[in-house]
Amino acid sequence: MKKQNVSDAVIRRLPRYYRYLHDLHRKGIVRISSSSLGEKMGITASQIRQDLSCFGEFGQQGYGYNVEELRAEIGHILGVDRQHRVIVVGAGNLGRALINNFRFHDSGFLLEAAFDVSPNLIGTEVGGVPVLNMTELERFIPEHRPDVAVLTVPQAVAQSTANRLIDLGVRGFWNFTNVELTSTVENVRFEDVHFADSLLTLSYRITAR
Amino acid sequence: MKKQNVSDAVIRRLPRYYRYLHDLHRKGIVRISSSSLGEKMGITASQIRQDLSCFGEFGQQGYGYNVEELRAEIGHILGVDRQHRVIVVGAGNLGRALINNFRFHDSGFLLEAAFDVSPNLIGTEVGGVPVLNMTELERFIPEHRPDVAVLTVPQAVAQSTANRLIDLGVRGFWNFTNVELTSTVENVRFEDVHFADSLLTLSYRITAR
DNA sequence: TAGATTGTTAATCGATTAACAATC
DNA sequence: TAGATTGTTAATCGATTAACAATC
Repeated sequence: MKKQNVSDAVIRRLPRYYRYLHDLHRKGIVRISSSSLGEKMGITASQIRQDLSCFGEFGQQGYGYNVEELRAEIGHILGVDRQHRVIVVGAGNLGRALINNFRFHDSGFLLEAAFDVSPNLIGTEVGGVPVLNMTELERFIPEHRPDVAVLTVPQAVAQSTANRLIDLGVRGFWNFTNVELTSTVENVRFEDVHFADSLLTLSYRITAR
Repeated sequence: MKKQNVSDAVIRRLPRYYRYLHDLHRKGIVRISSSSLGEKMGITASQIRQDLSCFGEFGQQGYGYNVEELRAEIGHILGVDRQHRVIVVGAGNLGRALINNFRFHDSGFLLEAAFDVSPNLIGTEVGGVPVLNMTELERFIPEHRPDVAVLTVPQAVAQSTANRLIDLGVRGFWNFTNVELTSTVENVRFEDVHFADSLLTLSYRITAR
């Protein structure tokens, strides 16, 4: 690790590098140069080398990069080898769809439990994950110390639920509520998935003018 | 409409402006200045004025902006008043979760039908939307001319399904497959929702180093 | 060794912020 | 009218691209 302040633009490109390197590795490709990777990804070789230089020196002059080695390095930078623990808070349609479909493990996350208020759901299992009563949060979190909460609760309780989780020690939020959350507590991180914003940018681009 | 080339950075901020103005309007606020809006949103007044100037002149010196008027203008720029038609292709967990939870109407979209290959799903309704056989696409699309397809099919058939829809005339794709789609056909637009990329950026930011 | 390709420094480009005349 | 705030031009900042010495 080299740089202190890596820009958000660089960070947001890392997962894409990780994905491409993963695919190349699966295809059995052993080495790649920044120029051929750039061609595949539709970006410049300069950008790739500049981005990587934020974190260290991973290549070799005259050779390029070892695909599996670079994939592992970027995975390490992203923290996929940390076995972060995650819980799903709100086991409605969206929460259950994520549990059933999203491969948390592939991103290095260990999904430990889901929480809901609905008596119909409490006590059941979704995709092998137990759904617990929301009232259990106060017991569960100090015991299991999850790193991230997937927030899939109704908008009306989004901020109050986040506050409750922050008080209990959760610092990472994967926020699907479409509410912009805030906190004054240090080191709390919100990653928002704003479906509506995403669809509206598509709407803009297909709108004839 | 003024500018030809509005940068992606500006376009991606528009939905957020739209959201904030919507909230202000709901709260009964009639006028707002760029500086007080900027303060609320955590951005500079300059940026707001610069962004808006890409599309026209919506304010008044000494007064600021009429909230409802500006909201409507940005809505128009984004195309929410176009009643774009949308179909969901792939009615698995994620497709059904979107149909049940996502307010397509609030973004100006009219959800017309869902499609799947599963006999268990074909013929049923999800959230008031009929689930049709994928084989019906060839009949349905020329007839209803949907503007956007929500792509929630398995990764293995993502590109081939996209190609099929493009051949039938679909030009907008809200892509949840985590596969990067391509097309040589003009005016085809892909808006990717990369869950894994999003979670990995969160992983990066909570990883102690 | 010769060719290829890195990591890094310098140049360019674009986006954000500041300043201010115009004017409601 | 005086104060406030716009739209726009200029200045600054940061990110991307180009160039190249170092070296495998």
